[in-house]
Formats: sequence, structure tokens, C-alpha cells
Amino acid sequence: MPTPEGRARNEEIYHTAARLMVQRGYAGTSMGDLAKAVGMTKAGLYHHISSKQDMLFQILLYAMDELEEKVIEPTGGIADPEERLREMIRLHVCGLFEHGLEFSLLFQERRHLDSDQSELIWKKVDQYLGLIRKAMRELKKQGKLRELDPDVTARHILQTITGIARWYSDDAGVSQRRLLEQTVNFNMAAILK
Amino acid sequence: MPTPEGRARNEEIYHTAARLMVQRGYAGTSMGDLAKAVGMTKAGLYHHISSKQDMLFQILLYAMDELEEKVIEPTGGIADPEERLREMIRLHVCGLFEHGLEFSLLFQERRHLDSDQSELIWKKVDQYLGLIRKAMRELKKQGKLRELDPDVTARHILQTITGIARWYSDDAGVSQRRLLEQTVNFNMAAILK
DNA sequence: GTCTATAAACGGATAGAC
DNA sequence: GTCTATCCGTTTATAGAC
Repeated sequence: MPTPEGRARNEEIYHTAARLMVQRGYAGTSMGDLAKAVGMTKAGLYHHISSKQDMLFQILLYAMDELEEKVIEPTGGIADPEERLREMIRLHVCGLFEHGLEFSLLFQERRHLDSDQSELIWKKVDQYLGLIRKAMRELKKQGKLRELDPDVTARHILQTITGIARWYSDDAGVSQRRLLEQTVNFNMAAILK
Repeated sequence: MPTPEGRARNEEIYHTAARLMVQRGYAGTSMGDLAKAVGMTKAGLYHHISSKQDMLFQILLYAMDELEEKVIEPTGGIADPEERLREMIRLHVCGLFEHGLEFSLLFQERRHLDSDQSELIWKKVDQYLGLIRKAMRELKKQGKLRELDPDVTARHILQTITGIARWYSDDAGVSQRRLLEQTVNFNMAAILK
């Protein structure tokens, strides 16, 4: 059965690679492992990618695009900063389950990239942190924000979200719905007066 | 200059290895890298350790012992749960700077261990999470706790703490003192009514 | 596009001299 | 306790047939 609608083989490879690397790390995932996981040989793989390092870079670009599309764009138009931040967290956690948003965990592996590739990825992550800080600044103007450091706090919020991809599994004894609600509430309670 | 007071070469190796592995991951740190970092050859290293895997295990045991000694023991006697939890977070973050507590990050690398080694480490981590949950249960009895899931919340708290070791560096633009205070306040505000 | 085969480098680990 | 030299399996990546 050849993939009918041209749904690229390419995508399957990147997705599988990303999943393996989230589990085992970049250095801990060999091209042989990946080849086996997609049902090919190593040589076959190299028809689709140019190098292991470049594949990591492409995956990270994809992850950041997904974040943009699934979290940043849908919330950009929300005027109320409290509602906007709440929705950003909600959509981000949702994306960890439904789309490939857990792949953004791999941004920790950017040490394996060239320095300019690495810098580009970092710029995108920092833009995202910047959106969290912006919502906090607006909340502060409204007098709704507790006294806190925006840099540190934005990091803490992001950690509770991405950290989920590190420890959550379906047999964790917590439903996705509950985890979602708990994560939003935890962070909002932490920052609001 | 031979190390005067018998301060073991051994310790320097483990410490250096832990630092490298926190930065680059277990699989991403070669014995050659480590040898260079401590100023020896690979062969020289193997006089001090039995295998790379066992070295990871020893480091994790050390990390968990430090957590016990620097965080768990000093707070065990605090009767008030709010004060106890506050002090646990404070001492843990302190330990990230002063002792080798960031090494506990490596518990994510326990997939590289034998399953019984891995289980032993996990048991210790879960005990620590259990202490956070216990403090929350006591706070709930006192009517001070917001409505929240203890399992998820304990994870979130721990993530904000250990996450610091992932992103903080001395040129981060935030003093250790401020980071400490902010992390305690963020988490306490998140859970208290 | 996918395969078999193989090159070239790197990985963990050991032997044996000093 | 540290070195040089080396073994051997694994890894990334390529060549060339189909």
C-alpha cells in the first residue's frame, strides 16, 4: 500500500526521529535505530536527509513552527492578558498530547547544532518567553500581578509545561483533561494577586 | 603538586563527569571527553571507575544522598507544613548553586542503567515527591491549600526547581538570591489559598 | 527509492610497560 | 596511578547495483 495522497515518507521519518530523540536524546538515538523504526536501512534514510545534525535542525524548525501555529497565532488576538496567557498555557499543553509539540523539548539538544543554527532556534524560544513576559507586563498595569521577576517567572511557567513531556505517560494515573486544568490553574495562581 | 589531604582524585572525576553529563547528556559525553577534562587518558580513568554505566549509577547515588543530607534531613523536624515546604524549596535551590544538587537532573538518564539500579533511583525520587505531597496533605487539613491534584502539583514544583539547572547561568541577569526568593514565592503562591 | 556492501571515524574497554 | 598501544564493536555516511 503506497501512501495515497502523497503524504510524504519524509514526514514519517522526521516524526519518528523526533519521538525517538525525545525518549533517548539526540546522541542516544542512532541512525540504525531510526532506520529500523521506520522499516528501512540506514542507506535508504540518507536518500531523505542530508545528515543527522541537519535532521535535528529541521525537526527543531518544525517544532517551533508548530508552536507558532498551534499556540501563538490562535492567541495573538486575545485582548485580555489574563485570558490570553491562560489560553496559551492551555493550547501548549493540549499540543503536547495532540500535535508534535513535545518535540520542542529537543531544543535542549541545540548544543549539537552549528552555532548559527542554534542561535536561530534560541531566538524563537526567547520570542515565546517574551510573549509570556508581555502578558505579565499588561497584567501588572491592571494591578492584577503579584510582585515578581518576569524573566524568572516566564521560565518557571514554561518549565511546568514542557516538563510534562518528560514525566507524563498515559498510565500516569491522571487524565489529560485533569492535567491540562491543573497546569493552567497552578501557573495562574502563582502569578495573580 | 599532589593533592595534600588525600582529597581523592576519584571525587574530581565523578564531579567532572556529572558536570559534563548535565550539559551534554550521558550518551553525548564520551570517556575521551571526560579524560581530557580531568587531564588524563582514557586508560588512566579506568583505574578509578569500572565502567561508564557504573559511573552514572554512582553519580546518581551521590546526588540522591546529597538531596537527603542537604534538603530532606534539615527540614524533617519542621512541624508547620507551610514552613517545611518553603524551606525544602529554599534549600534545594540553594543546593543547586553550592553543592552538587544539579546532578539530580541526571535521574532522567536512568534509562541507561540496569533495571534494578534504575528502580532504586526512581524509588528515591518518588520518596522526595512524596514529601512534597505530604506537606500538601497537611496544608489541606489546615484549610490553607487550594483545590489541586497532589501528584501533578508535586511534579510541577519539582520541575520549577530542577529546571533552574537547565537554564540558569551566572550571566543570566538574575542574582542567585533573587532567583531563590522568586522560586519559593512562585510555588507557594501557586498552592496556597 | 531502496538495497548490499563498505569506508572512515569514534566509542568503550583492556594489556602491559613504567 | 598513569601512560602508550591496541582490540573490537558501533556509528555516521557514501558507493554503486537494482
